[in-house]
Amino acid sequence: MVERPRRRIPDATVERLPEYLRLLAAAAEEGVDHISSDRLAELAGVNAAKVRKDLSYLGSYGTRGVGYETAYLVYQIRHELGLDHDWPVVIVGAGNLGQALAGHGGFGDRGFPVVGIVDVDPAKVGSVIGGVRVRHLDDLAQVVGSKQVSIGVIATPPSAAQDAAELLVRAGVTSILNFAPVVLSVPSGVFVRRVDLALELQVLSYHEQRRVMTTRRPLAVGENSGSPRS
Amino acid sequence: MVERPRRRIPDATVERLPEYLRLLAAAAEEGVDHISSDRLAELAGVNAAKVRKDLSYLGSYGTRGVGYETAYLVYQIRHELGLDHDWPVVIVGAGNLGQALAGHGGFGDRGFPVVGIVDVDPAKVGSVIGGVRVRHLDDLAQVVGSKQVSIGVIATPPSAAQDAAELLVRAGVTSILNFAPVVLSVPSGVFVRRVDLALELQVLSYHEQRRVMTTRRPLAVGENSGSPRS
DNA sequence: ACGACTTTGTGAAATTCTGCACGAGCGCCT
DNA sequence: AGGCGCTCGTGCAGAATTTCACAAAGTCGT
Repeated sequence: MVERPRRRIPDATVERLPEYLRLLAAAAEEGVDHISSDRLAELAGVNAAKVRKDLSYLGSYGTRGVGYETAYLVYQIRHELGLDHDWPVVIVGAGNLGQALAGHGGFGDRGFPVVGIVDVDPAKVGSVIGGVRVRHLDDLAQVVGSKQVSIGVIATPPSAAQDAAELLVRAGVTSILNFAPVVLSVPSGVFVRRVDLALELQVLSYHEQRRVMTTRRPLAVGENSGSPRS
Repeated sequence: MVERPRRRIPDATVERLPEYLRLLAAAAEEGVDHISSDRLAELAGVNAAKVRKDLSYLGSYGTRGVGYETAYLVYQIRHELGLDHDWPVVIVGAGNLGQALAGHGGFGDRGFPVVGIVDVDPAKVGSVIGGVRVRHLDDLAQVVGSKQVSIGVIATPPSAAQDAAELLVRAGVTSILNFAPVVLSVPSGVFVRRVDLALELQVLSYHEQRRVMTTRRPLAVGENSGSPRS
């Protein structure tokens, strides 16, 4: 019969939900009990119709003529994103970036407590970062197993990233956030998201470069005169 | 080498070019002088047709039956991304993240030397990170002006991000890489890219959550199934 | 109760991105 | 030279995403 395998939320929408969540939580904090798609769109810097369509994937939680109840919507989005409970995270690599991530605080605050940091460097093992003691890479499986970790963060040098990924997967991790500029090869079923700082800068560079080119030239007919993203 | 691509390169392609560039540069380094779209696609983890289409936006630099000349393609992509010369970068915020970014090395190595770090905290001003002395936020305009900086990185707490953005823009910066979980409001013409660590984790959380639901649960009863739709 | 407003939810059109399929160009071998 | 095999470049169809536009459904004032 009907039995849909559970509505699937488009990727593009999933990537926007955390932003809505943040804005809604802030609004709720300020005592705002209802918010319109228009207002939310303005805050998020997107189109209002997009907000409504995004939220419609969660179900119909708005009231026409009124808007969305902030507190309830916060609850719904948190639920949908699986933020009802914490997701312990383990960080591989206690270098510059690993330390910053662990000490950042933004992880634990948002439901992703760092329960382990591992590194191969004996000099780093034993030190405490963000309240967590750095352990040796060899202990990774034990940390992942004992703490029920399903999310791993790779903050190693590029050359060690693939190894780190394999160790994480073998230890039982099924989602990886990879900061190394490397394409990881993982078994199907394991989710990987990459954050590449150099890539971001290069995209900016492209636009700066383009700006120069288009500025020097007298704007050809039919040419896009830039990209006014409001 | 006259051929200048006049077409606008799609955003999705622009975001993949840095990855191709990295792989091609590595291949060239290893002495590989030609590479096929198939091989490059495999390395990048994407479809071969996509690689060819992406590269076709640069012009026709491949040779049928042979593939692409790595060195030349590296040159072309670098040129297209505006990487012919360095892009000095200034970092606002010398906290955990700012320090990690500055000390990371990955910036300067890839053509984005950090020429300035500023912070409001007098305790941080004067210290040296990654070879650069931290200066006071008030000196931002001077740093940006004297070093011809057009790219700024915001690594401040969320509450200070909008101010930082305005100061950067006023100082002359036209592209911003924002690490704060905040939607920046900037004049049109200024490019902003955001990197949000919490968002990345929440997307992973969503997939983990979904994995649990679809794997273990047949279809819960009390679950809100949304409004029935056609 | 009713009309004037407001705001949601969603078909449908528009736009962007992806992947396939295949013609065409190139090197190599005979 | 001609045939063969490999690989590029790209037209096109389909998928995904965004945006528009409007009926439906609610609030509010009288």
